[in-house]
Amino acid sequence: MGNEKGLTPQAEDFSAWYNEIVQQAELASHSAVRGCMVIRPYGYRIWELIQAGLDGMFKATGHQNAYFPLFLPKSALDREAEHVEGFAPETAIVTHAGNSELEEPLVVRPTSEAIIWPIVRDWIDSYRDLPLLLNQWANVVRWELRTRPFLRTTEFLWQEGHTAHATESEAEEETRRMLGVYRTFMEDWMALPVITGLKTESEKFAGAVRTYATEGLMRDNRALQAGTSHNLGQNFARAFDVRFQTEEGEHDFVWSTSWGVSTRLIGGLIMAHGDDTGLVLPPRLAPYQAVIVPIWRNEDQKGQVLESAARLAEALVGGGIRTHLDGREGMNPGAKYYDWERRGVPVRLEIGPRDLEAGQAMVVRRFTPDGEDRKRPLSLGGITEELETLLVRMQGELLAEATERRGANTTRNVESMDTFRDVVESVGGFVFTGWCGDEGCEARVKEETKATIRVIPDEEFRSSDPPTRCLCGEASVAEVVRAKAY
RNA sequence: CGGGGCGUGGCGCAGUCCGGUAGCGCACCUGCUUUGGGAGCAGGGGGUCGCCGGUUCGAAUCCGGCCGCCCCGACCA
Repeated sequence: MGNEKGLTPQAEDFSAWYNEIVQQAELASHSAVRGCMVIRPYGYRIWELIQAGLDGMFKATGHQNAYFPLFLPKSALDREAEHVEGFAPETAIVTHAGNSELEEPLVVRPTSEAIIWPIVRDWIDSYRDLPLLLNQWANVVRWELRTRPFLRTTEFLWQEGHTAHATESEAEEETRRMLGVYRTFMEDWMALPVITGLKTESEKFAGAVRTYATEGLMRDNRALQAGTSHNLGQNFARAFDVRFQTEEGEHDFVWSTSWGVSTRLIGGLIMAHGDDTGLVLPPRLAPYQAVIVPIWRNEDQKGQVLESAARLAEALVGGGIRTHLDGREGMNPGAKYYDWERRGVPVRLEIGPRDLEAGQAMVVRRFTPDGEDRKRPLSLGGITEELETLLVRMQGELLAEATERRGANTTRNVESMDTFRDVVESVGGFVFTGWCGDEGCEARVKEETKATIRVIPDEEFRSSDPPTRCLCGEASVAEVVRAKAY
């Protein structure tokens, strides 16, 4: 703890800052079981808003929600060789029901490919049944050795899309489409700019042909893989015998994809925007977009102020602004200011006797672009519209700020190992380098610097004049983004 | 899973070395006075000291085992 009332500054100890903010903003707490966390109401509300935003986008792209079971027979997981190998070390296995041993152990899903495909194969007969576009909101369990709230927990909540297509190109198109959906969500809702691109073989999903990811930059200049989208080719279709009859009457295995984002996004939100005062939430994902703090000096004023504040709250809620009236007694306004700032509420409305007389409320923003006033009065007439505009603007400003920070912490055209090491150890951030394409080289650089290849970036992120050499001195076959990551 | 640190009211900690009725700050409850950037005074409530076992007349304190958390490494969304 930095001091009695504040947080440990980020610059002093980012991990400590993160843990304190999770606790003090009442996002989550630990449970009795190692690596598991309780998502508290304020944190869960953020997840609900994330869900609502993404779910709308999934539906708009033709996907339907379903729910598949938590357990799968161990034999099912074992059917796709790479998949088993990837997940075996981190699966939780149920062997008993009460006192009797089960005939076949059950695996608690670490992901649902091996549950879904044996079932869905019966839903698919012909090309007319394709594409099959499914999504499920679920919990999964991965027995991680090292856990952190939201970023990596033993059990976590996520969304997993699973689709089947008639052709390879359709599957690839779907994989890319959903990567784009994630990117849009991250930028427009989370105000988190991300680099999209392809994972290297060693970093891809176990069982995938290709894995794409979105990578965001946190305020400690480490990267966070925020979402992944996999082109599974026909790997799972072969493993689970999912065939369909083509237009020409032939039989073929379906081409499938899967894609997911998890409660890790909340960790990303915290680390992308939070400051030494506390959480900073983008308006679109803030449980409360505006909090009203009433101020009074005597009983008479208290009645009037509270009444006006309640009317104001009602008007704002009616206008679609998530609003909370903080009527707690025995707490000074100042204490409330700190409280809501720590929780990242975008806008605070102060309303007191002086404001009532002037027919206004003081509007105080959680963050502003440099040099702009945080605080100004707004007339109560038309305040809903003003706030709507303000929240939209703040959403944009937060993204702009994060994008600028990413730019300032991105280094391009690094060609030598010495320079690379220097950059990683001093600035950190995203480092664009060449890559020879060799996995051994990738592993050695990781070993030496702890920085990994995050993605082979999509075209729009590539340098206009990319490096011609890998860090090892060999000719580069692809420009890559490297960073220390969570 | 290896190395290090730590578990004492909701949170942060002292007490543990040297065994003897469990304490402090914040938070909480009641009352009064306050309230435009973390209020004051008075009174009050709450902890089988992570868990299990052992030693002892007596254990937060000593011994053994286990569990959890944090940091650093090997694996991962």
